[in-house]
Amino acid sequence: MTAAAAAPRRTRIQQEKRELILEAALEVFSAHGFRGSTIDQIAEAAGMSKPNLLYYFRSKEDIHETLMQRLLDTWLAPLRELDNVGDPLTELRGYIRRKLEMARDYPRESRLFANEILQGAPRIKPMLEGDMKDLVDEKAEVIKGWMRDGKIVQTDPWHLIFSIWATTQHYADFDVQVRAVLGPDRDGESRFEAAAHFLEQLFLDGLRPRRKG
Amino acid sequence: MTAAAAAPRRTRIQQEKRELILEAALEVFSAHGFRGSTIDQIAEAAGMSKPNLLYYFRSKEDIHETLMQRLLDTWLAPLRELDNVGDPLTELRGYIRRKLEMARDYPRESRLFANEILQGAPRIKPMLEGDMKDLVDEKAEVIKGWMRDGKIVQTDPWHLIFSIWATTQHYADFDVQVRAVLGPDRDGESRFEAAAHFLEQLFLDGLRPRRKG
DNA sequence: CTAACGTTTGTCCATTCGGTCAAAATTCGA
DNA sequence: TCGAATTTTGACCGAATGGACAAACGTTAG
Repeated sequence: MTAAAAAPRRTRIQQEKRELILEAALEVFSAHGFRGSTIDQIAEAAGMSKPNLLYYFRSKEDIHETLMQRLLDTWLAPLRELDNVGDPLTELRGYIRRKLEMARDYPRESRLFANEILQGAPRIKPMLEGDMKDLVDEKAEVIKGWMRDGKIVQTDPWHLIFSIWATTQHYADFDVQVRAVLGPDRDGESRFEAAAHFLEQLFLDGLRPRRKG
Repeated sequence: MTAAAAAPRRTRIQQEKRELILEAALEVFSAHGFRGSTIDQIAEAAGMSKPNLLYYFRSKEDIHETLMQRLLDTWLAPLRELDNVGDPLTELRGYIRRKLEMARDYPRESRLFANEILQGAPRIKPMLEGDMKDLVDEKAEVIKGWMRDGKIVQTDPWHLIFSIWATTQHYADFDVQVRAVLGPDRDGESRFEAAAHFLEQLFLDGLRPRRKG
């Protein structure tokens, strides 16, 4: 934890209203990006007037920053759970499933994050180079251990993590495209089941047919 | 090809200036998104005044639309090349490599596209549900044929295509994050070589160690 | 040379947007 | 209950932005 300013005292109303605003802001920011969103939109989504909203947050930037700070912890949680107990392939499969569930259950968070990265991560680059890099490096070491033990194939653990991020978050970030291509038939819940099954197969065994036995 | 308005006659200068503007707009839009970009920025990047730019394009929307229309063709070109001649695994490996090369050589195009999709594809949804879906469905059939022949493993061809898109475009769209995590050491050209090698391995054989022989 | 056409620019306008402020309304502790 | 603190709002401001327009400038065919 980096040094944080002492948490200011807040009344009950302040806490509730701030939560309300952050929820509304997540909705709006994730749909239109930072520059594409207006304080008025957020205020309306939160059911209050613009000046009222600005009573709880100093600025639009302030809302976004608060949102991003909370998000990063949640976002990296599945990776934090990846550890050395249990069978490596099972661990990885579990990680993939958790990430895919996050894409399904928290698509707004995924898109908010994707938006920020796409714009060059102007507001969270330090966090990426700090906490995130440290965590990924740590987990890469765990994976390297599995490779040395012959539990999984020898390959690059960093790119492995990237590929898990990419394939799972794709279903949140590129949702419109996925829907457009799959069409209205194969929609709904089954999409994620099919994705989960496919990804498991891909990551475990790839595409080349195996010899029987 | 859907019905297009008859191409207006243009002078030599008009053609050149329009190209100049589109190049500048690609730079600006891909970095800041549509709403995040201003006509002034584009005009400056193109080395002309705002009213001058608006002499060549009716509006900001007009520039963006023109850009997107051109982009989609280029973007789907690698998939169009995927066909039934040659060994299936070689074909797929070639497709992955071509897509990765596009992410490396045309990151701005990738990000422009990602931006549009992230915002819900307000301007190109019809194209996604039309041309793009048709092409993907067609190629999915090709892949299904390979599966029937036992050339590749039985799985979902649509999700396979998604996973190729996701993993390759990730290196363009999430470039900042990739750099942040890999750090300044493993940067430069080698990053893409490592990615190519990793993806080839992943898609062909997955992570589970193979029995020898 | 000059008239017609194509190109460029300075100026201006309406709207949107982030943010301020003072006053009104409400809540809450003593 | 009453006064202080908190919350809410209407009105307003300055800057940014997309775009219009007419006048000026350049080019070229006859």
